[in-house]
Amino acid sequence: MTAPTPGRKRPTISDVAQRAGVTKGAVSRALNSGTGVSSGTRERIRQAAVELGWSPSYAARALNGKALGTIGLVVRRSPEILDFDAFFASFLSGIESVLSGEEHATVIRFVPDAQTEATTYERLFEDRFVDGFLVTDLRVDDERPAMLHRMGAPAVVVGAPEGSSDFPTISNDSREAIRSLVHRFADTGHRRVAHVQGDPGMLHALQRRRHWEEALHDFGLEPGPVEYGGYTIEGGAQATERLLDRGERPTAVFYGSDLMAIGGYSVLGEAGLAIPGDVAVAGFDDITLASFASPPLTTVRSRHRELGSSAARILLDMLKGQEPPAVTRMTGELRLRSSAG
Amino acid sequence: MTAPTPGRKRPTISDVAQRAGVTKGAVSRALNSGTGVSSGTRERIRQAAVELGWSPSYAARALNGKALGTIGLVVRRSPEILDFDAFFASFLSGIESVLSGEEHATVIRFVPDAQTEATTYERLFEDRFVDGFLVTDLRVDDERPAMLHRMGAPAVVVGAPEGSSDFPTISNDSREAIRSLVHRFADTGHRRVAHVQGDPGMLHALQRRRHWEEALHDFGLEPGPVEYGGYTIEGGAQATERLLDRGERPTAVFYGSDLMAIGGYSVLGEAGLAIPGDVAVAGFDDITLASFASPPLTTVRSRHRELGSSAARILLDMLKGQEPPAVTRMTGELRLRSSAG
DNA sequence: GTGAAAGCGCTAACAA
DNA sequence: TTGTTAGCGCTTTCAC
Repeated sequence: MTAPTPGRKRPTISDVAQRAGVTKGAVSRALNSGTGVSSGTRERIRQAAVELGWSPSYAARALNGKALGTIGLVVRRSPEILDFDAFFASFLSGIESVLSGEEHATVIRFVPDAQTEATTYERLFEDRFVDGFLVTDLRVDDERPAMLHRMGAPAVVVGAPEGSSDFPTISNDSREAIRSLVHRFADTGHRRVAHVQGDPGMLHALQRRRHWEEALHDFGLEPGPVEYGGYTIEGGAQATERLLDRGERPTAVFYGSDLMAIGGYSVLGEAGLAIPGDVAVAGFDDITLASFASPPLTTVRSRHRELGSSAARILLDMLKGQEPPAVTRMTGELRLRSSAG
Repeated sequence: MTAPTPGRKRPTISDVAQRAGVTKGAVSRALNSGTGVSSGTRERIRQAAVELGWSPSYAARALNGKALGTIGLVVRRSPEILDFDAFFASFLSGIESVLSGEEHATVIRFVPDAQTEATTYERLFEDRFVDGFLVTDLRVDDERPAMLHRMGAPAVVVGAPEGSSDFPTISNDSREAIRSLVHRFADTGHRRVAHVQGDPGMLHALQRRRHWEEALHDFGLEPGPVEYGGYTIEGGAQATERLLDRGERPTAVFYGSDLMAIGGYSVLGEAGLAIPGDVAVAGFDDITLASFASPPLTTVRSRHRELGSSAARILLDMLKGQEPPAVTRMTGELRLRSSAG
């Protein structure tokens, strides 16, 4: 490694001021509010800034309590989910698609526990390292909305029940789609419909389960057995094994994610059970794999990317001072494929 | 929305100093280098800092040219790839798995063009918004390594040819795996092996093609036709159509990514061609879908997550002042499945 | 409309 | 070992 060149220092506001023949204060005013300077000097200052290739210092701005153009995403989960789970990569993709056009950056931090999570939000915001947050992956009794509200941090909450916090919410509502699915099950003679839930502490997992229960109830059916599958392929496989070990075998299973359903496929196959002949199967997410699986997997399509882009869009608007919509509703959609005729 | 509480201001170094009965300077020394203060006062200062719940201001630190504990990832691609491409989400997952244990955050920025890319790297670093970069997705004649070196920015380059820059490099070497694949093709009687390349401007795409060419040469075969598929399912499908429209049909196709191979599957199927009977197919990446496709897809497994974690690990070590290994070699691995007997 | 000056929270050189 | 001081680059109040 050869030694790097030290690099000429980049121009500061003082350089611009000097070149334009004014003081720092004038430059700051001209380039920010635009008021308090005559249009002539303002133009001269702008010109000087361009010639010098000046751009403001994030750090100095932050020290004065200004926004930096960054939004924070704090995730209390294993970083592996970026790789395995359908949600995060797509969600992030949606966020970035909005930010990339806006000169904004995303600050991402994966944290191991609730304590670190709380202090991370605090430091990130109180120091103006980020201007606001996108809050997702809500847990039961999640304290983040209240905490962020206390801090005065702008935020958009994704996937929370409507009206549950003081922040704008993007709701990911799959009630109808799940109802259609269960309707289908009921119509085709299923009486024992099981559910594999993702994670007992996660709100989205709970919501899917609730919708499944409600729909069964509406069609006069008892809820079948429930197992937890942790949203992974292996978890889905194990949950399916437990399901088969129980007394009466279910004739249909609604998995809380496609990945878990795929895990279920292999266990059902090994047990010599045909899909959908012996057991009908449905998933949630509609990942690419779903339509390629054999048999193609019936699932509830959820618009992860749109969730991300809407959330980002709304947060950005809030930061610009616009009044955000209290609720933005996103609805899931049933994709009937041969795994659940 | 009720008005948020303004929130008590958080403690500064002066508060700590006052409480410990010393000056700001002493606090700074005690909490950073640890030298220049007696162990007694140091302890008293630490104590005061804890009691006050003090934590340093990122902004003030950055203004003094200190490291913040952030690493930058600037990506000149459509944010959609996070959703569709196999690489990025996994790579990011690897990075986060290292950073989450180290109190570091990732700053991500997707940029549309080379110009924005360059200024983004500059501003991010010169303002000490990030301490260093992970450089990936190298293009032919990529100027980023030289530029970052000029700026004096610490960086780790992923997927560049060894010795091509002054930075530590993680090489993702699939030469042997691709050679084994071509060997297999040659052994099973294939004489006309086509290639669907991802993107002509990307170094990794070029490398895969080179390895394919070299291997064919070594086994006494001429390189078959090459089409570009842009690393997407649709692109792979279209490239396959063009391949079939040409004169002599290839008996085997090596796709530069699994996604493109899956796109090829559908076109071959529609053309009434059996896999591998009429056309043998192989991909690259080993995404989850590969083993679930029908027939299961032969592919070259590439360790995306490990690429990310190694790169992050090395960059963090550099930031701590350790001398990094010049090259870390990661090798691909052939996964033979029935699409290419 | 413009300049001067104070200060954001911190680091580091210099004195004492 | 400690305190004092001068900035880092910018915003913002206050005179003029």
